[in-house]
Amino acid sequence: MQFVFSMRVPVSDARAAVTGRLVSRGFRLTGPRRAVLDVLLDRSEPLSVAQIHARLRDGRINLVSVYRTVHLLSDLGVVRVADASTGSQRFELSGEFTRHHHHLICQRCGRIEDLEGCLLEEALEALNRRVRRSNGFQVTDHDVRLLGVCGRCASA
Amino acid sequence: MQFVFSMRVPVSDARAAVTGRLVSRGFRLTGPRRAVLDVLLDRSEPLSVAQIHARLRDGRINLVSVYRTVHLLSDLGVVRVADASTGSQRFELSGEFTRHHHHLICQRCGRIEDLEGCLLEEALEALNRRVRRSNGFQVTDHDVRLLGVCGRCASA
DNA sequence: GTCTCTGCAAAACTTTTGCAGTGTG
DNA sequence: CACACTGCAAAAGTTTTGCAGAGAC
Repeated sequence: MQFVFSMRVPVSDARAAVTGRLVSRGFRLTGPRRAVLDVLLDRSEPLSVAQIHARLRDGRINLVSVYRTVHLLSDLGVVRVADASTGSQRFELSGEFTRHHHHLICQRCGRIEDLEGCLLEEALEALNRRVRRSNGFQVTDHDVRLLGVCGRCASA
Repeated sequence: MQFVFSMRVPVSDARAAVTGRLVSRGFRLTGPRRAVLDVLLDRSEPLSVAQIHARLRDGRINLVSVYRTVHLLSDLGVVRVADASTGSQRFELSGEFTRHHHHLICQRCGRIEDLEGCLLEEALEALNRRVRRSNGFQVTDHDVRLLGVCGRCASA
């Protein structure tokens, strides 16, 4: 495999793909895991564990279970750590399971916007080939962060 | 200003540029600040506060002072939060003060390699223009993270 | 000499671990 | 009904805050 673009899962099937991967590796599909996954599938913007927990409908789910679930999903390649400008780690679906997007991070207010679409495909593929040859590093996903000042802060 | 490439400070002058910015804004150039800056200038790879602290020659400098210094440098735009896959925030010089590079992050062992040079300049500049028009977001820096498996882990 | 900055101590917050009971497959 | 998984409690790790004394300008 050269790069993930070609094998990205259609977003509508992401839920089935994730649960399939979970089950096929011998893990169980439980209530807490389903709930955390629903939150991650709903909003693609990076969320901290506390934010995920706050969005769970079922208030009986423990924060620790959210930690355990995101780590499991991370091991399975479903989730990646996106950004931690604010002191806590933030998680989001990996490139394989979400629409392609990048992040706009405002250095003043800390807000993260998703930027849909990508003008970097060809350039990134060339870069991946180079990295593989010269560093022996096999790229499976990427994350582009554009840092700056958002419109709201610029006009304030 | 369209993008930072044109106004990047030559790496050899980075130290003078940073101290100049500090002083011109009324902050003092103290021993701990100088020491933290030296560590950040020496290695461009992202470092946690604990890692920076461990590399300080002067053992009398308190961990808290390192926290305060990286936050000050962050407010001044000298330093940015790079990655936090490992639970603690990691800091590095912002694009303005370092040689251009991206990050290779191994998802298995967590190691971060710097990748010098860039094949993405033109594509990124086009992207910045688009973001400014459509999102009102003014890009001042960027960070490209390539996630995958490093050579060492692949052969293990 | 003034006022910023530092170290120390402690609080607040985030993440990990242990264990007994619950619930999925 | 076995075994993976969860909740609760507590420990470990990271970041922030308060205050009195040290040091830059």
